[in-house]
Amino acid sequence: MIGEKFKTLLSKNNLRLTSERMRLFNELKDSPAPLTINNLVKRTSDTLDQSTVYRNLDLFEELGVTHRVYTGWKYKVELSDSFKSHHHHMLCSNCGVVIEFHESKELIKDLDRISKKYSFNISNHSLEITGTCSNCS
Amino acid sequence: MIGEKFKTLLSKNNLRLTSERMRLFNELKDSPAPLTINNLVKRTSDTLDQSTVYRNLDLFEELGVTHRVYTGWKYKVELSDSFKSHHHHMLCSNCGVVIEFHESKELIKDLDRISKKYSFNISNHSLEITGTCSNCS
DNA sequence: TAGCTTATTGCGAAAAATTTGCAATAAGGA
DNA sequence: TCCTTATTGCAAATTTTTCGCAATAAGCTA
Repeated sequence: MIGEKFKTLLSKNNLRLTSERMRLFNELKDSPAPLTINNLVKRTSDTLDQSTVYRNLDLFEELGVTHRVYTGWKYKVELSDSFKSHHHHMLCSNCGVVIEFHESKELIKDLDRISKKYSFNISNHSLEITGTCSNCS
Repeated sequence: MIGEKFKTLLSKNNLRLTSERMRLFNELKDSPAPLTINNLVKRTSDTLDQSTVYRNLDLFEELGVTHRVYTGWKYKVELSDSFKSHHHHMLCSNCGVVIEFHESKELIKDLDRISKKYSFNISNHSLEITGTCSNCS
């Protein structure tokens, strides 16, 4: 169960599992596409204060629960690889649809090559594509 | 000359070449790494008003003169491929250094494959890597 | 289960970032 | 050099994000 992992992570760090955190986590989990902070503030405004949203998003990021992706004009937040399988995005600049796709072995190899070439220890990477989807072009 | 291209682009769109725009463009051109909007506001505050910076960065983006890259916590602005050769970034999460690198043929092939698979017409892509640089690890 | 400790929340307000209206200025074509 | 109008600076409004603090509630302990 994905929620269990979240709960464990919190307690391991002496952090409390509050209904607010659960709400935010679920909001992210249930979203088919990354959300802006503003999206999250609005979606939860019935029960959560904006400061709670901000504080917890910072926390989530620190804990590695979420990461920010930059699709389009503003960055957005989504669950990170530990909670959702690693993937990348294609953003249609016409209709705004976001398509997720998984990376190829070739890309992984390529990253490995780059890592060696620059003696750079890669911990994370993001690949974001923009263009027009099949419907729009 | 790279500046010429910029000038031509402006006049083609019935936009005027002002000293403020030139200043902003040069600030971007001369920077070895992408800049945050705030960086630009501060760097030019001796002669440019913040609203001028914001308005022109929007314009630059629309014209395709710049694009936003997401390295680290906030997004940054840099000249786009037409004005600076296409490249990607590695950000050291320890010391903050940004290393540029050029993409491989393999990556291009891979993008092409993805494009076909999803019938997605790719106009742009970004690959951002984080980790630790050779000095820090 | 009740009590205790303290992490977390909501609230209100402050600070920072971004946008806007408008009069004054200056780019660039005639 | 003149004229038209895009662009700027200024000041103020909005929007976004942060912060201090008292009230609340999570979760450990007895």
